[in-house]
Amino acid sequence: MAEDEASEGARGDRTAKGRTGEGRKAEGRTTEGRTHPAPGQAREYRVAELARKAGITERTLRFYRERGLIPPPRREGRIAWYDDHHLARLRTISALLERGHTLSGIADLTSAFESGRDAGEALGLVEPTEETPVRLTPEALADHFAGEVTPENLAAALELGYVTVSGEEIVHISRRLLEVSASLVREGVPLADVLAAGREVREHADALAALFADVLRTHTALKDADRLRPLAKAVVDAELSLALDRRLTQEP
DNA sequence: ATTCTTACA
DNA sequence: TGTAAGGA
Repeated sequence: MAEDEASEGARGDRTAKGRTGEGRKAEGRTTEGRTHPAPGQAREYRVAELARKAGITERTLRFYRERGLIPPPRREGRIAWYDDHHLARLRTISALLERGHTLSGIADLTSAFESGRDAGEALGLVEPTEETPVRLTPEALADHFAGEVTPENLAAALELGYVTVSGEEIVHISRRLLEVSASLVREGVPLADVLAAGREVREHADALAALFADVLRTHTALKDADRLRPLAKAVVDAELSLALDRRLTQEP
């Protein structure tokens, strides 16, 4: 929130040279030839500037870097250059700290982010499905689950493939699953239990899918698979309803 | 002289 | 996590 972008060039800084001929990305140029500082401009910051923008001290920034909580900066001789990616990461860290997370926990989360990103890209999570992915910021995800987005839970969600990391945003693989999970948490179910249940459901669903695929493969043409797909979902939906009736009415 | 690292408190 | 000291 409280960002002081304007104060950057306003004050007479102690470094008279400023940027030492750094080949920066192209500025937002209008047709009139004027350049204006676009918000969220992709530029680089030295340590002191990044720390100011992130609202932390230089020492803390260095500390985070030693713990591997932020990626190493671009080194130009002795000077460390950070970019907006680092800034976004620092803001996420601050937000998580305010939510009571520990530094080591955030370090786990960070490594989970990176491993999850690699795993997601390696596995090529492109599946033909009706489920629509939803993009959201880490903060938005935390809001969905009432502060239950612990590093452990996030790692589990990454493991399950529920969420992947895309740049600085998180992608949940299914809007329906996201909303249902959030609802369960709001109803008082711990997110860890939701994820554990999700893992079991995943296994049973895989078994059901294998069963239907087998039946369809042996008795119908392969080109009919897509057309018959809703039948399989209807069967499971109906059977689950009946099973829930039995469970929730017979047992007190 | 400035920026960053190391080490100590 | 602050700070003093030293290397580049």
